[in-house]
Amino acid sequence: MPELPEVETTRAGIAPWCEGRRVEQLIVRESRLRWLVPDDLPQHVEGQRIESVSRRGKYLLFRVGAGTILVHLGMSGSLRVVTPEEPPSFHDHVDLVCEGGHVLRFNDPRRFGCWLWLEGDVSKHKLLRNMGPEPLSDAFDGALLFNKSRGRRGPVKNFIMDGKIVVGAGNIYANEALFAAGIRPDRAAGRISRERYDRLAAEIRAVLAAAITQGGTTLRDFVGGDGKPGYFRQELQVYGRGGQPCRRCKRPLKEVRISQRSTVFCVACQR
DNA sequence: ATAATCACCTGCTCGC
DNA sequence: TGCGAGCAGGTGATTA
Repeated sequence: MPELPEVETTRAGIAPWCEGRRVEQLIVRESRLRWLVPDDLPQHVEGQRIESVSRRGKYLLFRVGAGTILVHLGMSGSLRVVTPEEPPSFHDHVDLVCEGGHVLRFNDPRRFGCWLWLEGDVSKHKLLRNMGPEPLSDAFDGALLFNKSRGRRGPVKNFIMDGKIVVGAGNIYANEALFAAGIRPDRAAGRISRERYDRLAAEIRAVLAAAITQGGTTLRDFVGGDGKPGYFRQELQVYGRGGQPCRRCKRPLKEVRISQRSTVFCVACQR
């Protein structure tokens, strides 16, 4: 479900309710997520203060006690703030009960998300150490995309969705950024010019930033930390619009499948 | 090293 | 109305 803008929306929505507070209790109702929630997670965090809530790519990091809780929302996860009186419902797998009367509640029907306990240098952890730069940081630009793409023959869409190259662009925003940059998603990554990569990097940055401003994209069930949906859906130019007229040239958008992922583009506007 | 596919899981929509 | 097929916002592991 969530790409970078949805995770960032979640982070911003929950941080004011838990940063600086103590963890009263960690309740795990279903530990069978993508990886088993470690049995000792509650004992590591209960009674400890949440120092910060940050994000790396699509991972959320809760600095607490002697380590870090690493949370991923997977495809269908959401994390929101509820009151302790609100009874848990179906697929509410984890509660992080904070002092002060608020609960972070993790819901994830498909259970592709995770809750892991990390100690030591988080950036050296297996899941984080090979990640590319944050798309909204100075480390990300057209030069990086150009340099890393030389010799690559796979589609540029896969290339920009590869977290080792740059984090945060999932299927929705990869489609959108390629449309904005006027680049066909099936073009070989290694055969795109430096100038076009400058444009693409700028468009990836712009579409993610705009989506964050709108609170993310809600397709069916995404809600931010405040339980509200995102409003970027109405801004989508191509994703989910196969067969419908291109908003720029009015020709019908083409929908194809690249590496099993739905891919929508305009054959006239994207080359 | 790169590229494609598989796997994990539930829920929803579609066509018959 | 029921049922199987296919698809969904991610990504690590496996296979060529």
